[in-house]
Amino acid sequence: MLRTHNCGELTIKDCGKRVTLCGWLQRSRDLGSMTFIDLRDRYGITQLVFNTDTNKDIYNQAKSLSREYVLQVEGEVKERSNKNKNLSTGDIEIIVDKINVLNTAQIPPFTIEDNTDGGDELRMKYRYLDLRRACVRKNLELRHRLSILIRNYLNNKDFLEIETPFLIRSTPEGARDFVVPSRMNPNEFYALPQSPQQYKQLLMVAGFDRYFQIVRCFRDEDLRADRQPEFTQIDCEMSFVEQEDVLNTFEGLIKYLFKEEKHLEFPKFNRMTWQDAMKYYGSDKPDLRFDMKFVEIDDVAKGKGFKVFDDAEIVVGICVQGCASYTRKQLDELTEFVKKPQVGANGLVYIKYNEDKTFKSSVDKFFSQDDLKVIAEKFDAKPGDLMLIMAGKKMKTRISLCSLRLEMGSRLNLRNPFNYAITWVVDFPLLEWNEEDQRYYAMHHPFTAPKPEDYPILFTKPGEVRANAYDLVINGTEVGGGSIRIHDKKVQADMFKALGFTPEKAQEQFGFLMNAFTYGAPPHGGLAFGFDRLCAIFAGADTIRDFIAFPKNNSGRDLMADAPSMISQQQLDELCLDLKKKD
RNA sequence: GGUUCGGUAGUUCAGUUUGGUUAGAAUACAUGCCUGUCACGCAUGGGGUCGCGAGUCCGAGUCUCGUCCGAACCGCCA
Repeated sequence: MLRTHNCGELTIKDCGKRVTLCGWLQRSRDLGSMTFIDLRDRYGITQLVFNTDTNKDIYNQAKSLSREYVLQVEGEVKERSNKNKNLSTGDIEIIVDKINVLNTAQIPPFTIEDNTDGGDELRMKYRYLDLRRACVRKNLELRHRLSILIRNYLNNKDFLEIETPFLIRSTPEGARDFVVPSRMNPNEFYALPQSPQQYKQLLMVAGFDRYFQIVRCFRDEDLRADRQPEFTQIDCEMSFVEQEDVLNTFEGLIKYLFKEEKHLEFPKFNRMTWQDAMKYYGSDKPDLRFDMKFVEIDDVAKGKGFKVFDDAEIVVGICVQGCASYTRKQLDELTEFVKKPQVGANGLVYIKYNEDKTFKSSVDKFFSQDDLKVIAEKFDAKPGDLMLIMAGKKMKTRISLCSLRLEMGSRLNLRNPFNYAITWVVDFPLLEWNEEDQRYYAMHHPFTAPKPEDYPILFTKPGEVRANAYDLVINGTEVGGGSIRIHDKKVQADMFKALGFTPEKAQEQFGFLMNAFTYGAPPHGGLAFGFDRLCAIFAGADTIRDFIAFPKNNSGRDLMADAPSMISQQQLDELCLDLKKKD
């Protein structure tokens, strides 16, 4: 070992010891006849001191060192005369008598500090330097701790961690696959798994009963702050269970993580049907940190001669407490906000319930004070509140109002990332109509079981069939989701039929799974959590990038390695590939 | 595919609205001074293809068009 101790462990108790430390030069402070150097490693920072009075040679040597040099130093631990309460090692310092420069370093392009002066792009390009910063390192340490806790919890519940292949068969449905050409099988391709879905179901057929895996998944879709092309799932599956068993098992896991990591305890998680989530929050992942539930006011808003309301499929709004004092300018801002193409509303109607109990609205021409009072009662509004109302097509209006609700939540600081509001969303629809392709798609995936009571209407009212599918939502983020699976070959065949597959096509694409179901598949179900998102939520962060050691940027590029890249003609030839010019 | 914002010193930004002298600040860096700092302090100094390319103009960091790059979002993500 090149060191006797690390840079975070020495305390007052170690005074007088002779120690050897290794680390990076964080910063030096030269006071003329003495110099202080902060030596940094993963564990902390220890102050080194060099004094002309005691050792002029070593002082001169210390002066020649610069930031991020890798040093090995020997010296004696001594109590400081001026202590630093902000540092775990702040009571001591090392009187150094020997410096060994293990490596020199260029001046890094940004400062290696929590409040770095580096922007995102630069940090990604020099990610290995970014990772030296304590705040980024702490994120990865959190991720590590959570992964250990997860394995611990699931192991104690008899789950087995079993690896599944990364080179698999491409299947239609779902996200776009990343594909890998096969050299030994010219003109054929593997796909990287979007999730180990079919393999975990096959493990249930194989009798493994309880499976989990903390596993990388790949989806070739456009990215966001919380979406990477490769991301990590906590993938789980159980046999001989019903939905209730799955929910309880994994509610337990999440509670365990919050308790162990953050010392937070939660009562039984809230449950909400998908129908209610859409009706009251306009989203299948409602942010329940604040209220502002949707109120539908068709019955009192229509028939007053206001065409926008009269012609609308739905008139719905939210009541924002204490905002009746909003100025014209603020209301115009909100109108601008909802008219942005991302939100897509045509406009916004407001009703102020003034403190003097009068009303002021943008539709005073059509609504009397009494009319407005009736509406206000519907909202359960109090003097001082502001009602914001939208109208139009049902789903579109709800989704736009959801954006506005979240915006108001943010403006009023109601979205504290460390205030955790957790809910299950259950009873998702089984199928979703796609206008573009004029067919139904599985909302979750094609192996999701319909609710038995809805199975009879699979072909008559496919859009109304509910699934035994569920999502876990924390603070408006979908953290995980799953379902009870189909284990019956006939139900699975019907499902493919409902999705518009011919029996031949279904056999070709999913034959191995359907065949497996003929050999005694147990009833089973499971779910998967987005591990990166879970880590971000525990740290109160919006982006998952800082919880991944080497993430990709917005366009799926690794700015450090500059991937993806061209490959050689020789590689292309081996793979039987010709490149086509992009239009 | 679309919307929005951004690209100026090693870095983070101001300057662009209203085109006009030598493009500034902070920080980083270098040098000097300083014996208790810990965001040390003080002084001095070097550091610029204003992303790139066209155009308008007597004159463009500033206006126009195109293009590249980054970020957030919509579509997309079973």
